[in-house]
Amino acid sequence: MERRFTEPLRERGVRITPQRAFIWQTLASSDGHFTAEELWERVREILPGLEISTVYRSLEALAGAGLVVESRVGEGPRVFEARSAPHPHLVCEECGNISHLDSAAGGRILEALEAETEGFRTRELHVFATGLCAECLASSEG
Amino acid sequence: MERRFTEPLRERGVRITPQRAFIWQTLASSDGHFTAEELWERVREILPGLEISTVYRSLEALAGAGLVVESRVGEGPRVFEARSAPHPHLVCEECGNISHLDSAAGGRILEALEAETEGFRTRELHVFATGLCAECLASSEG
DNA sequence: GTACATGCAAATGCTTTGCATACTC
DNA sequence: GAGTATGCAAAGCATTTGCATGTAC
Repeated sequence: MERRFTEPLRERGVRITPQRAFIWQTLASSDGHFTAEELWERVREILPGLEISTVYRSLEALAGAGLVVESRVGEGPRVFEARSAPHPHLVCEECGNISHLDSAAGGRILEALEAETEGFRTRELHVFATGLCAECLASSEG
Repeated sequence: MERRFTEPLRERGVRITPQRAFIWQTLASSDGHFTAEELWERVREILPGLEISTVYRSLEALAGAGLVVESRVGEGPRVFEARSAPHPHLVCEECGNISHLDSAAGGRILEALEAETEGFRTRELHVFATGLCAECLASSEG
């Protein structure tokens, strides 16, 4: 296990276990979004006895430490990702793919929202659009 | 049943049943957000035999006709509301209250998002912030 | 009369929880 | 050694589905 995958946990007081470390490694090595089940499948290749309840509990610990954020984008189960600058998600209704805007674009939108929410103390912003991604759009119009 | 609660269903080809009409009436008479269970409780006062599965199926019909939109804001079950101009939701983590920005403010944010999502054909935009509402903020800071 | 919606009951899918054991600090 | 995380099994909650009956058109 590379140190860059354990250090963030130690820094934030998250007890380091193989389960947590590999789950964090999976999330931190990708800019993608994973369901608990997807993480379970991946990490089980390394830790065969891993339980999905442990995945949920690990994600809770990582989210509590601010390393991971969860979202409910459209239908289906929650997705988890390594925390980065807030960014809007684009969810394709056809293929289910989740992409995200770059954080500059995201930042402009989020600033606009912040400016409107006086009186409310925002802790977390969630922005997503559902629709058709470029690929599915092309093939449906093809 | 007032005509203004049945006419929108007829216009859109949604078969009118007492269950659907009263569910729609509940949603259309309020600018609030309801879970399926909340709607069930309210409408059961008028239609005592109402099943929650019927609530879900009615909401699906109303949503399919474009009269109702559903959102997953934060934790907990989905909420449903009568469709109006798209607007961001503000969800208080403390008291659970869901408020929304007025549609002018919402529109500006949503336009900003639209402008960034080229290539993606947006069908539905979802924007919500979780945090503390003014009331809970005041009482927590005493 | 035909097609569709409802009630009822059971099943599903995702997520959480209790408890004994194992591990981290 | 003390406190916490894990595996395992079971429960929980929100939501969906199958089927017979009832209702809207």
